[in-house]
Amino acid sequence: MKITKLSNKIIVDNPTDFNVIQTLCCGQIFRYVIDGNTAKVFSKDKMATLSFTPQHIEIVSTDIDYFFNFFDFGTDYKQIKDQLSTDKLVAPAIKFAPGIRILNNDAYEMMISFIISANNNIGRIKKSIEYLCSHFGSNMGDYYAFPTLEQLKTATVEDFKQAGLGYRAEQMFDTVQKLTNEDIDFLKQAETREKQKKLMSFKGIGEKVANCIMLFGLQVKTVFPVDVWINKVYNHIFNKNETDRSKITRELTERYGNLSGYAQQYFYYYYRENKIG
DNA sequence: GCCCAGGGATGCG
DNA sequence: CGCATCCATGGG
Repeated sequence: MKITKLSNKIIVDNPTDFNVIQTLCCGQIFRYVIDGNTAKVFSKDKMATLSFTPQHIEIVSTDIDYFFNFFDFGTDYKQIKDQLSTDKLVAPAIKFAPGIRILNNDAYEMMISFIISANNNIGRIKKSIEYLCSHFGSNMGDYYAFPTLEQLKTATVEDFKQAGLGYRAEQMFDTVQKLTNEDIDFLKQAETREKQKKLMSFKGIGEKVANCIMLFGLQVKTVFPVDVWINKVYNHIFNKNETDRSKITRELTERYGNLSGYAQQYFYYYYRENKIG
């Protein structure tokens, strides 16, 4: 794989460690549109347009530096995959989707997005986020930006219900009203344990959602989010009937250590795409 | 009509 | 602490 960063685009040749579909469809991002061999990806108020074939990928944006980091091009995934492939359980998942990368998305956007994700499905999560963007975010011409914290603070509980948040509307309102930019700055520099503690002090954020926010928005790879699907797969693999997700989280985090986040994504996509569990 | 979705809050012992 | 119950909503 060869990555070339130009002033107005990024070119990836022989993309052995990057597949657009796999990276966008593994549940880590909700704002994207795939249309044939092109895709649009949104983060904060920014957009990138990707065109891809099996041999060649081009990423065009007005903020190349942002998306170079966003797609995690500073990380060597070959080394991560080699190391993880020694594990019997993850090896087939890596073979199935060797082009997954973990995005470096915006912390605040991940907080709002994953509060919505709780006990919800991806289709509805996307719709709710789109609603918030189009009703509270800035008009960027051909798309809407994710609403800033200041913009989202103008939303009422009724607005969040209109967005389809259901019973999460009150939680979201409470969290948005209490959240400050200082909180987000704190999250970015705090120790992992302090990040989790701080995140879970907000309504609508429990262990799993906090782990997702850390993994996708705060560059913490030592966490292993356990959702209903991972729970099913765990029971399937180990022939158990475990319902305590904290216990599963502890077990899998211990097993995969500082590569937990990567392992979880390969795991999640593979078993979900193949409907195992 | 039931079951499920990238779970969390609350109350109870 | 562990555990049970409830929580809106749309799609299968």
